[in-house]
Amino acid sequence: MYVKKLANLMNVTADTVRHYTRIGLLNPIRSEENGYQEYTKQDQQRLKFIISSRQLGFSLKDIQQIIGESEQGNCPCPLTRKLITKRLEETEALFQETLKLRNTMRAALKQWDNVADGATASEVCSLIESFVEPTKDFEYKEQRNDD
Amino acid sequence: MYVKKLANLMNVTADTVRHYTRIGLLNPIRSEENGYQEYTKQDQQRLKFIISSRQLGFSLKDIQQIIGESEQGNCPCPLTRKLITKRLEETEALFQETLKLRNTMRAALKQWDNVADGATASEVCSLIESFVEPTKDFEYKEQRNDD
DNA sequence: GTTGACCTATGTGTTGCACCTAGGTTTATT
DNA sequence: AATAAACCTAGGTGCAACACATAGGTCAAC
Repeated sequence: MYVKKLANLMNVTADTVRHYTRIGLLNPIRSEENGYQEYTKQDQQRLKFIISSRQLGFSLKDIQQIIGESEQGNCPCPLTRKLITKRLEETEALFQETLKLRNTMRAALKQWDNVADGATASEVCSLIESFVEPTKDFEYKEQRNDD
Repeated sequence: MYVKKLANLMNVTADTVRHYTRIGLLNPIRSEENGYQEYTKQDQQRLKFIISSRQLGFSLKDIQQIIGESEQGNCPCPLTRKLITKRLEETEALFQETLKLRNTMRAALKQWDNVADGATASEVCSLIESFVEPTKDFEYKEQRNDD
């Protein structure tokens, strides 16, 4: 099957399939007739694997490595465990950052509700320049749903 | 003062200052003697504004727009309010996404604790291929600390 | 005079695609 | 048969906010 068909089948764009093909994650056969890329069921399974991996937070490079291990005849699972641990740490950090940013933004909007435009002398924008972060830090408390 | 000095003063890298200069957010004077960029206290205040804005979640383009409004003699505050509203929505979305990803990753790690490497027939990696997302969605409950 | 710390402009790399260009192919319709 | 519509190709650019590298010029101290 051609690129669009595979893409539709797996619910991604043709560009995504082409991208994966370009970086070697997919290896279609080139039709000798018209030069089109022919994707097999193998490719479809591979794409499914990629999509699953992406959903688990792996980068395309991670996926390349994992596939590489597998293709060298090694069990990729230890690598998979190692990589996801690293990615989880990053995600955790991003989560905390994003949470903090969200709270800062909310605090700003709230503070600005009571402030008129251009209220104070400022260089550029009084709202931004006069914003002071609330001292009381919002603390994120871990939710438990695992017991 | 020169780039490094300003950077140190404001706790950013010289590259960051150069970057802002390149895209026109800072407008140092070029020394006629040696061709170096001379940053004034105006530039320092401007940089402070940029840093504050970044902390509030504005993009560099947002900041350019805000400064642009201000330089055209208009009050930039309405624009600022509009932009932060948009950015907050995005941040909210990112937050939810990141939360979901984090939980998915945690669930995977947990599930894999009880699974041996290469336990099932697989194309590439049995861990990834056999992972099934827990049906019970983790729900994020809003924390209240504003009353 | 040479070392080291600074400065310059410009270009590249990062991530995962989306989008565009300029063209060739295939299929359906007129 | 001509043509339009829908598909395909390779390759390049754009995004965000820098970090880093290159190749070179400047300046103060020893």
